[in-house]
Amino acid sequence: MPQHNILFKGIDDYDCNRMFKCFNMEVKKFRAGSCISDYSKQGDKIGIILMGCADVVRYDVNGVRTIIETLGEQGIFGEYFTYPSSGRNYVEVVAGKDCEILYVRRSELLKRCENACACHSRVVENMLELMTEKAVSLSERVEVLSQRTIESKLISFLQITEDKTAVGKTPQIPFSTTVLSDYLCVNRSALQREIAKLKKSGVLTISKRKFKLKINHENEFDI
Amino acid sequence: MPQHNILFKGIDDYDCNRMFKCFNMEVKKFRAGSCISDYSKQGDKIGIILMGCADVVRYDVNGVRTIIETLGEQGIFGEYFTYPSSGRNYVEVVAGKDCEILYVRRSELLKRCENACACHSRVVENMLELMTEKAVSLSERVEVLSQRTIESKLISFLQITEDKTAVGKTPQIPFSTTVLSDYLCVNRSALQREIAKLKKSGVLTISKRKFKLKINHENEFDI
DNA sequence: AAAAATCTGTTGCAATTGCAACAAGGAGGG
DNA sequence: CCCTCCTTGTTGCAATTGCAACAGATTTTT
Repeated sequence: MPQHNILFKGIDDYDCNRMFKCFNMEVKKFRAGSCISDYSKQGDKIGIILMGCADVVRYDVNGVRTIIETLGEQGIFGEYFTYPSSGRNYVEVVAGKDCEILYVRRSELLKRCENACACHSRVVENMLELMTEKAVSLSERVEVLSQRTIESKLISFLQITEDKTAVGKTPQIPFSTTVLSDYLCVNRSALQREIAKLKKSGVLTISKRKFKLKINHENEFDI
Repeated sequence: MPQHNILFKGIDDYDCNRMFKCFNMEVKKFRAGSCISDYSKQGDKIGIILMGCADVVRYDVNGVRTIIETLGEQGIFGEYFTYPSSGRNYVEVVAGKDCEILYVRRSELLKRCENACACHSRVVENMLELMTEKAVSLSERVEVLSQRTIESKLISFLQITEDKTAVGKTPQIPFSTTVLSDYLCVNRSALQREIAKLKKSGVLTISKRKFKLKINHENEFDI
């Protein structure tokens, strides 16, 4: 039932089906690793991840890969957001696991429906929630990338990851080190070197992908 | 009339006044250079810039300044978005020009009004538009910061600036070089060096803050 | 179980970037 | 007009980061 999705939260079956058609939505399935969208002729189409996860990835002319964004369930993407892939680089969205994606045009969502049904405004509310989540996760991205050194990029990322971990659970890096370097936008072996340093100095403990941070609380602002 | 603002677009005066109270909104004015908000006890309060502009700025323990975000009219900010200033750094929003700010709590905007008035859903629509703009501008920010070298950060920033410039007008850097370095998250003199290189190689022409880019179109992907 | 592919971890060397210091060029105020 | 403050522009040197290459570990495929 693709109609039961995050965008239709709080709306009953009848209205869901009606709006699914009214908005010209479509749901598509993708295998892990396949390309959900290359940002060439998408226009104002917005993708919403109903199931699975995906990465927004950029390749530059030298083949350097950058993970611009990671999207989980309820993540949204589209050419409208991501800066258009210029001639100098190529952007695509790649499924991390098997995916189910809901596509809808931005213009459809915003059109003033002649019926002015209550459920339409509920859809807009839901969309606002998704968009807010996107803004928050992009802000986190900026927080990490705005750090000046590999060490602080890494620590910043690990702290955010820690904060998101449910209490009682051990925080876990969601990437391989190789992919992490593409996410932090730094060279892999330089990242490896920094990890080794932090381990040696006792700040960081890692086994597999599970980790623990011991932050030095000297030199802090008073809160 | 603080009631006539971007959040109330498409809503008549009577309803504006009603909702302004109903949502517990407030409008405050600030002088250029003053601090609009330090992210300490803001909770879920959202600020919307009605007039003026502002920067979201972070200072780390060493006093290094980073411009996390620049906000123009219709820009929104709040602790909810920006990653909380940890003990290791201090985040504040500083007015660039004299400002008029509308404050409203997120929880107020999302509450289901017993009156279920049509104008409420229009406010949500307007908020979605503002939030989408924020997501877009954060995406641009990620585009710039995800570049691996100072040169590509700079070029990426200049291209985006060019794209936003109205046809016929000469693109213009909205910062001093010093501030630009805080925005690109790089050392000032290193940035200066890169600018000099680009000038010398003929790629970049600058006089004052007006500039022109001549991009080398070899080695590009086919589009 | 063997082979292939991918990821981890290290290192020497090169390139880039940061830092500090200083000279020179405005902008604004008394 | 002179003084002060701030920004621009430059440079030598130090620190960080990127690159390439390789060995070993781990995972996936056949």
